[in-house]
Amino acid sequence: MAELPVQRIRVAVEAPQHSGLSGPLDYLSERALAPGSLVRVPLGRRELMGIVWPGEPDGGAEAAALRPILAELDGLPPLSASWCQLVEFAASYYQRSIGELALAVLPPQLRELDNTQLRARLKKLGKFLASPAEAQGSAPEAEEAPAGRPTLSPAQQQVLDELDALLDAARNSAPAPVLLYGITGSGKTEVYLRAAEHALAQGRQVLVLVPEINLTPQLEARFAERFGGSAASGGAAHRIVSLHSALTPAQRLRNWLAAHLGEADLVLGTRLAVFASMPRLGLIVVDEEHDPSYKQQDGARYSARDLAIYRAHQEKIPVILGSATPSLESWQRANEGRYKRLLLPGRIGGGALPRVRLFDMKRMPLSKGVTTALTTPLLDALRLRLERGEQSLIFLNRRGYAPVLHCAECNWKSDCPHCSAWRVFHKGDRTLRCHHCGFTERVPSACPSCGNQDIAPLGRGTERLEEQLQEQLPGARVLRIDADSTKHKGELEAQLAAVHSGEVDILVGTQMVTKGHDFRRITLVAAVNPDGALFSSDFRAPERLFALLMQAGGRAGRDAEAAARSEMWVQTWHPEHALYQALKQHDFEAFAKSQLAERESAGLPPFAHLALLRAEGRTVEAAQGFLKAAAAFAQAMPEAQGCLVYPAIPMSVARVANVERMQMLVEAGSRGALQRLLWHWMPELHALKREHKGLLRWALDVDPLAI
DNA sequence: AGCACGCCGACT
DNA sequence: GTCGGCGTGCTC
Repeated sequence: MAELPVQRIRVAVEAPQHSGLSGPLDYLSERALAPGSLVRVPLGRRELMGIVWPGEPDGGAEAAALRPILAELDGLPPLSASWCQLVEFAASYYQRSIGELALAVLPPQLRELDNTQLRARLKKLGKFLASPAEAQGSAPEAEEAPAGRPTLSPAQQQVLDELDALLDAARNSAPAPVLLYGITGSGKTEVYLRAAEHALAQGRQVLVLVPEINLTPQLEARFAERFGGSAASGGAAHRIVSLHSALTPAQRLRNWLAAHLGEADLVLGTRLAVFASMPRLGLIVVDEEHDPSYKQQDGARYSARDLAIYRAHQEKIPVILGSATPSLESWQRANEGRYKRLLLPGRIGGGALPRVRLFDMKRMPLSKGVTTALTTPLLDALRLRLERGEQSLIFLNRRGYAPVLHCAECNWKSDCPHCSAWRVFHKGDRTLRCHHCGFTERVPSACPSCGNQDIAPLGRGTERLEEQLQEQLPGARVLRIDADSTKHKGELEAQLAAVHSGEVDILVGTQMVTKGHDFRRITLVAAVNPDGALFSSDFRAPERLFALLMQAGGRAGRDAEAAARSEMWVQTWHPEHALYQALKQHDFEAFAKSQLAERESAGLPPFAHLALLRAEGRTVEAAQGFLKAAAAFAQAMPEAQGCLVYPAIPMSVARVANVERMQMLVEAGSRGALQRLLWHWMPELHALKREHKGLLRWALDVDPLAI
């Protein structure tokens, strides 16, 4: 037998960008290995999982220095070339190493397996797949009996026809991304379902992305009901799996394997699912595409929505972005004709949107002893709902009892010793809690500074609002839902069930309650203090506020019969503000137009492209010194032509857990210009870190959401 | 990132 | 005497 030459194999291993091992590494193997295969390789004294990466070995290292591949995980089909391409694109776009990103988006448990363990998992998966779909718990049971396929509204039919036409026209090229624009209750989900049916009927897999899985149980239930194998689905049962971080490691691996092996037809998941390996992928749906949680906020800061668009383009498959309040990025691309905008006007069943009423706080009589949040007209409106047996939702985006405790005598305030932020007063457990670093103390009975007994809460959070409602409306059943009331497993579900079953008259909550849930009996939604976002230094704050208020308003009047008398109240000191005026008319388009005009004249996204360099140091000087050196270097780079580096500024909460945080914005006219700058800048940033001793860490955020 | 090596301060 | 602090350097 002829001796086979030992060959170089390119392997992506989990080594971060700044380790000097930026690209895939070369190893030796006696046999050829298919790109996308999982292998175990030595790295230093460690032994890691790696992925045989497509492309030529770079030959950078001396052949004599190469080490052999230890083992191949041979029970799995290799990851596809297009999966590798997606990862490679994401790594380069968000400035991370290929291996770091590739391994980070695989199920954590897969990294630990050897061939024996893998075979055991696959065997278990086989059993799981053989069991009836209903018993798998991969999706919640539908609440109502399966209703089969509802008749499409003319608008839905038209949207689907246009979708068909789009796919026909695309043929061998990538169809344009579809922006499905329709208000809450307009029937977007049914469009997703029909599009999914279409793809499944052609033997393809479907990927559905949702912002947060526990906030969208209804969407999950709709898919499970339609495709989960019940008689009503009318055809072959399809396998649905979910992928999100709340799964146990074993479930996550199992579901990932089911997708990778092509056994799962539908994958429903959060942003991490955009990297699911799906060999037969035929459709991607991104629900609530504007939602900020599609942007990963640490590690590789990728946007799952943007990557979904890339992936669909690369695989030449349709992608549907759905929203009642699209991101201005997507809206602008639709304006430019790069996305196909499809509209679902009105609500299914002709239900009206709640009437929006703006209450000018400047004209409100201030009644003694009652804080201004619960105005007399609002209390009257709540009483009216109580009499009618209807529910109300009060939205206040601030948890806790009061954002700060204050001593009238010496002006002491409940600041956090470790952060530049106030500690929030939580009355329920009598604590002062820092929402940034978690530092918690029992609330003092007297002022810690001067001993004065008379320390008072300033401002209000959901806890206080709940208490005041109970005082003002004795007998009303008030329930608060926020991160504090739902921190234990199952509490959110239990509280939502209480609302659905009518055990609650008034629901108080943070933005948590504005997402996803259909509350059939709510006829009044009130935002008591939303003005903060109007004057935020973050240019995206108005966009988020508008989406939040539209979404909150959408909670009311889902029941057509109640819709006519449903109202959304906004208590504001600025009723004349364009945002509220647009909200009053339910006019997203007018809002988007005015915002886009502002963005264009200010040179902000989507008309410019941003990256944010953040630095954390023991001292302000350390963080600032690093950013200043980085800026000086960038300004001298020829590749920075046409890019603007802004001065470093402290982050809005400048100090967290005794770490000083600064940030610096980089603006470019095009993606290409920004990428060029970043590619030449990054190596220097790694080098600079060594020179700035007090610098703890730095991070680059490409296309940052919040600035 | 891990994980070594390496060179200085307070403990059984 | 050594245990351990984290600075510096390396990994195909």
